[in-house]
Amino acid sequence: MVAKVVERQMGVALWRQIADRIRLAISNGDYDATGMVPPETALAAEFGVNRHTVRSALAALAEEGLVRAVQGRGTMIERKDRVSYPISRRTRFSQGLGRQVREIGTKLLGHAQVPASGEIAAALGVHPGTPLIELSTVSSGDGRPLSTAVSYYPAERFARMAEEYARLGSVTKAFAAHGLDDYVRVSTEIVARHAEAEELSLLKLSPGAIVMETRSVNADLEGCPVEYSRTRFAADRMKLRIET
Amino acid sequence: MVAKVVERQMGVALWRQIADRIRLAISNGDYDATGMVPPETALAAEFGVNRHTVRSALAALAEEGLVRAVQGRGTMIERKDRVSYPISRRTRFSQGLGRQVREIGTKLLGHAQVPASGEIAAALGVHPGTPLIELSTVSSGDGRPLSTAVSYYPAERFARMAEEYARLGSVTKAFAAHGLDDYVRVSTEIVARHAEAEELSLLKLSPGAIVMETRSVNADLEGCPVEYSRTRFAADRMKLRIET
DNA sequence: TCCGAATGTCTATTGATCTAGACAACTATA
DNA sequence: TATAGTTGTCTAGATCAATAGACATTCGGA
Repeated sequence: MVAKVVERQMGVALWRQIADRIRLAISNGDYDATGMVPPETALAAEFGVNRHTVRSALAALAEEGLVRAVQGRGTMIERKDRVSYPISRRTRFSQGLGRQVREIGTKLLGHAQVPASGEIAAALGVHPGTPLIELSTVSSGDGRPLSTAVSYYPAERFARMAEEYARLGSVTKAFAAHGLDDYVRVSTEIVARHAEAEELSLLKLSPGAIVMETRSVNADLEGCPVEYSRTRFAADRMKLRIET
Repeated sequence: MVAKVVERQMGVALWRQIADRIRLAISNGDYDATGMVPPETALAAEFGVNRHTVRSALAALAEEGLVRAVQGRGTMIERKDRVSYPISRRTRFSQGLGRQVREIGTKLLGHAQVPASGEIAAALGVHPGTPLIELSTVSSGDGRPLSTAVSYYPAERFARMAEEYARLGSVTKAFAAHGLDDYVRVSTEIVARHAEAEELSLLKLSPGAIVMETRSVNADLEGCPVEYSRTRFAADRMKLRIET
């Protein structure tokens, strides 16, 4: 491999430059295959510096809590920088994550037909008791769980929602399969709290972890609500960006 | 003055941090009153470092060509970083410069009523010979000339253009005074060349300096052209940013 | 012409950064 | 249990960064 460029005598210490580069590589998911940073000797060769210089960089990252070195095994990635999730009028899960993750995984945990409860009925503009399709999903980026959601769709209009979502792996595509080509985000509310037991399990979090919960309504272009979602994001892996 | 914060032992040399701070201060126009950087001893006290450390920072800035030190006199500012001028469908001179300069100055050099020449007539969609108001202006940021323009407006529709511009100091406001509340940029062409004698004088440039010349057409919301402008920007003080 | 103010240059010292090498300690695997 | 691979620790030296002080040089104005 060609040695990567690091500036010398420019007033920025080599270990600082290398730490920044490794942090970026972790954030990019370059090391996701193993979940570990390459060995110190490999990094030293890659950057064209002494192994001790790489060790200074890794020590800085360990201080940040980003990696943890284990003697004899290697240096493991403890956490990646938060993935930014944009929320705008045209919020789309897959598109929003874009280049931040290489691979987006969606998993349908289960589905059911339920009558609309008061809160959900009001949000969707239907009478309480109206039949809704309920989907439970987990989404992950590069194999790491990012969010879990429970979503509701009017059963009459979107009868095959569960099957289409399971087949296509995307709400946008499942909507399209029902003849709905476009939709917009109408409202989003955000709260943050400690994760419950179910969320700890689904998102593979440690006890005491934080989730951000959004309750959102999407509507078709005529303004008719088509989806009510309660999404919980792993707060240590995601940040929400509101775009106005 | 309270000593400004510089980080120690964070992998970034003090002289580099101080050079960046001084560059920013120059760009902000903090030293425009004198056109000079404060004395080395003053800067050393301000940042709480040794004079030699400040000298390293100033040497880096001199290497960039941003400042020039003269023994016995002080360190003079050679140039400021370029002001970014955004060009989009809603290009507005004052708004575009925004926070980059503290004070925007506009000066009406002269005005006349002239018949439309071939090129300008075509751009404005009028017959050659149609009477136009011609305005010659110079705009400056924080007292430094940034651009000079010659603009043409249909005389029939914008009869009081010269007076309103002189009074209001803004094309947008002068349009509003004629009942035109909104307009959009239709086309922009950009060339770069050496400054002519007149431009050297107006923009206070040194012989051999470069100007960027834009020829632009603005139109009202019905698409009817309302302005043709030939603007020349001092290339060492401005950069154009095209926003699509 | 003299003097204050500013930059230019030099020496010396201290601490941070980087390199180099050697070896210990630990892990996983054959 | 070996062995390869990896991180941890130590010593030593070279270079860069920062401080400290002294003095020279140049400019502009009183």
